[in-house]
Amino acid sequence: MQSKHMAGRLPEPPNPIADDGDETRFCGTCAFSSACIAAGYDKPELVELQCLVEHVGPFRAGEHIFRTGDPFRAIFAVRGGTVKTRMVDKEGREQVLGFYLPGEVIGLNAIYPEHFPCDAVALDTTFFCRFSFPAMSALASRVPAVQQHLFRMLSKELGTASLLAGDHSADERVAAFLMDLASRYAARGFSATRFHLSMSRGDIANYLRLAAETVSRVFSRFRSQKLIEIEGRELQIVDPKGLRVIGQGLLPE
Amino acid sequence: MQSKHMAGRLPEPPNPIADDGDETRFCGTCAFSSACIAAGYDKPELVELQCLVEHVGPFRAGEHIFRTGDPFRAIFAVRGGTVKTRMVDKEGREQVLGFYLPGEVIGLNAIYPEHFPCDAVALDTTFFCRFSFPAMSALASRVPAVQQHLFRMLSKELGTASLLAGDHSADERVAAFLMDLASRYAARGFSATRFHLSMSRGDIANYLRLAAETVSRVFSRFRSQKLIEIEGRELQIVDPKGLRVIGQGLLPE
DNA sequence: AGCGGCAATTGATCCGGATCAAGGCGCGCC
DNA sequence: GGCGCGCCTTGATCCGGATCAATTGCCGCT
Repeated sequence: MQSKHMAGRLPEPPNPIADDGDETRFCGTCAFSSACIAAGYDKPELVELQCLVEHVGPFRAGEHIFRTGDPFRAIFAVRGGTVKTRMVDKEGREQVLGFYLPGEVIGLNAIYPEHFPCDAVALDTTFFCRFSFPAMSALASRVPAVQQHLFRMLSKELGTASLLAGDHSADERVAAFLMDLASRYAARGFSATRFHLSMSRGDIANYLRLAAETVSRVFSRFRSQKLIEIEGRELQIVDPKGLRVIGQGLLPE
Repeated sequence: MQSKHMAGRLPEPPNPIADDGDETRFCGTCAFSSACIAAGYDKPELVELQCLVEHVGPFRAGEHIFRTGDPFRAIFAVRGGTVKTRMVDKEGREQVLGFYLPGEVIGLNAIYPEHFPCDAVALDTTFFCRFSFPAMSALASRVPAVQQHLFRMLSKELGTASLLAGDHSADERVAAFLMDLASRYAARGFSATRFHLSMSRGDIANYLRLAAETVSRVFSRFRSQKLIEIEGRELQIVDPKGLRVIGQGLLPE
């Protein structure tokens, strides 16, 4: 049945990868933007921020940015592409901790243990800004804006961590997941109603603590209810209000 | 059957409330100890840390330390007693986010939103050290040890947040919960094998995303398997190895 | 084109834990 | 003391989602 849709597939969704060639445009979407830019390039202290940033990548889908146990030396801001973080227990079972979009930061949970407590795996072609953490925290001592930024990012991640904790139905989880992705894309200037799911159904299911089959079924049901349009990994949110109602209780307010 | 045990109830477990009258003993167990003490009282910068600390309490069981929406002005280190943090959604359903023992810190997740995103409720009689956050972060700019402490506490909490996320059986959750409590008591110098559960079965169940009946059943099963001894809220861990095996996959390593 | 592997979908069955229900126990209060 | 009210425990039933299983489509490979 789906083969008939080939010609009529959803017309090119915007590519959610920040333009690597346009420095300021990316930086406007980055978690560090207010430290890097808004605070002003002219302030002499911030020259150091430029110095301690290192552009790394590309990583191809499946490649590791860091691995569990690697010594912690830096945090990474996603410049382009999508990353998942995961833990693998000794029985080999994977546990997806989160997905990170352009402008978001990975590695903050390694500060305390001083080693990365999880893997970071590229889901597609990814690029990063690498911030040496010793240099960053030294800078934070001299520039309150940088320190405040770090505190806020850490605290923000504390809030999102408890989002998927509740005991909620599969429908609630999936709806909240989609609306969360939408708002994060919107926050970075991408479309909130049409985007590409870089992660597999299995990854989504694992992240939401569901079976892959359940995620598939919920997607099918949401489609038949005209809440979404989905084909493969191309998603369009048809009824954001409806999804928000379903996902409320998991979503902020 | 239990009434017969009244005379033979577990002999007085140590009271897990830091001695409020013994300043240095408590501080040795506190999350800020290395900033407050180890770094040395003699350093002039640290005099400020003494100044910005304010002792508050007591709060009685059921009283709020802060409420959702309160403006964020300070973080609190538990000096004595136990606290739960929780969110209440608009349908009135409670969601327990965590329990905090003497020496642990609450309020870190309010830095980013600048308002407390949850309630903090005393489970028994509690006392706190209140740290004004503006003063604290100003101090952090000048004293690297304080800054590092804040980073580490935030990062540490990020790690524990993902602990209860996995899809694990009721047995695994309960075993991991007990062993986590045990190690946290041990880290503060209390007995790791015998302590009082300040929270109700309902709170434990809510925190672990189980029904209260399930928690009760698991406790009963663990007792019949000689893993624990429990009577009301007095707990003794009889077979830590066994519990650890059950809870592994949720516990660090 | 033909093959093989992986992701996704869909159907059928099963099970762990939620829910409903019924006491027991402890404690504060009149 | 006697009563009422939470908290806890234990039993019976039910249901959402996991698991098992089969099919299809896509894509890379030769």
